[in-house]
Amino acid sequence: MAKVLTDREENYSQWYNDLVIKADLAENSAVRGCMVIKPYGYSIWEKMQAVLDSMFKETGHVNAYFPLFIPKSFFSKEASHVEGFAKECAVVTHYRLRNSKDGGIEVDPNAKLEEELIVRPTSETIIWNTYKNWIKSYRDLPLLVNQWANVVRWEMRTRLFLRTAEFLWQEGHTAHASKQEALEEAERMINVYANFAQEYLGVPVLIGTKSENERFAGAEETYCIEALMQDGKALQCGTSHFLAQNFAKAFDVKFLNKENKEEYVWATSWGVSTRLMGALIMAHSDNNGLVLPPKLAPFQVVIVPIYKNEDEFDKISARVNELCNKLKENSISYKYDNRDSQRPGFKFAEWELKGVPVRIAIGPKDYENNTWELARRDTMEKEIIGDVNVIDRLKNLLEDIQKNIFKKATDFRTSRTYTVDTYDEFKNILETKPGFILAHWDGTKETEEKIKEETKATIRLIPQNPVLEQGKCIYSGKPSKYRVIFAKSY
RNA sequence: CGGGGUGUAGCUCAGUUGGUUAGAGUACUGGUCUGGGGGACCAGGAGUCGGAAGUUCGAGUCUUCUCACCCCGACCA
Repeated sequence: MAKVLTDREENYSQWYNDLVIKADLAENSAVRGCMVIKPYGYSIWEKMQAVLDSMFKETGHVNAYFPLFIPKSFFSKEASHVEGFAKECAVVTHYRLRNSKDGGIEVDPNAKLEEELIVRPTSETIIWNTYKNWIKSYRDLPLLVNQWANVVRWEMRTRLFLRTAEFLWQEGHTAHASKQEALEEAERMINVYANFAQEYLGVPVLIGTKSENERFAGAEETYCIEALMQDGKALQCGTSHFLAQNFAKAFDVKFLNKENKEEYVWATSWGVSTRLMGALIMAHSDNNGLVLPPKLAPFQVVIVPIYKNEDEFDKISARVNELCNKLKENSISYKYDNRDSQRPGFKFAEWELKGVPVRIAIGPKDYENNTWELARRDTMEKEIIGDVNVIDRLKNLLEDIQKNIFKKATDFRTSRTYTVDTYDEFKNILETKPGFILAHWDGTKETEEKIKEETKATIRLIPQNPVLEQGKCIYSGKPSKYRVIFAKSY
């Protein structure tokens, strides 16, 4: 079989790049750092969106849309927020072009904007500026709004889906009357993300909070979910921030409480992005290509006919059409690959590359015996099944694949989660078989930075309900009450 | 922004000390045979050799400048 992918073991990041391109998910565009998401990749994103959107609505949120551009002055209102994003902002300075002397076009210097516009890297500022007008009374709260949008962060180095200059995401921005309520909201949403990751992506995640270093610019607490990729590096899959009253103060958003007293509003924001595509790809795929969870696959089943002549093709197609009707009735999504331009072997390889969970093949033999050949993508196992049982078998096969890939990823994570007590052990693991490392930390920024400098590992999260125990920081030897999770990360 | 590298057909690349009309594989188009794991053969289309300037009788090849992209760092969802 001709190899189109670099082996995972040989060069993990090359394997990832090859996979994204060859599975037809996305490609680099003519614009630096910006990708084109191709139809096959986009349809996976659409599935993610649909599920997440309904989860947001079930938890009481509504969708809205805010501007792409943010006046520069808005940005400076929350000090730490500016600091966090200033270095990666795209700025609009002019609003017109004109013909230049050399026959091309140039920016018209007379069309300079009085105030520059920032292309949003995130929307807290424009949204809180708007909320000021929306919130007057405790009766206006809570305000539970989400938007689906694109944002721009001018990253130095980009990688398809994992880090692009422009990416798609959703950002929830909520306003509350009390600290308690805002904290509950932030936690609720990180749990929504965790459920989504595990039940749909089939990716096990750890839930926790960020250390001060890694916290969102402007947040008082950042909750996150972290997943472990097959190369032992962590990928942050979603964040939910408790913003306290920082943005309310910056944008002067106050409400009158029941006692007729003015108070600042409490806030949260939370988001997941097209980076989830990267998690999905890296968590399950193998040297034959993508492995998609049935719940998010653009189609769950692909049907490949095998035939020698038009007669056979017609007979087989008739039977396939009957099957397709049954699939439709049972809400199993499918594609009948009846292209005559490619031979069966080519199609097998192609659909494996694209990660379709189940392949059904039917040739003259199956036609005679009234059977189907089923092949599952996750284990590559094949079986022959009689026509009467095919729908039931497919249903439990799809369920089984969804469960199996989650289990496989969980087992992998378990095998790559370590508890260490010395810095030597810590470094040794990072060099040999990296993963999540549970270790004691003295809680200081300085120690975290030193460890990052020396090993490139950072604190991915502080577990939500850590096991309390007396320990010593692996770096400084100072006392510590619980372990935190370290890893190298994307 | 620092270090390293690469630009030749859609893609992957070859192209000798400068020397005719710039090649291959693959993909693409047409055809014939094929068809249970990435088919074979025949024919065909496809290029401003990244761009600009220079040296030369002559530049894909040499010189200078420039642009773009890739890899490794610093920055990050």
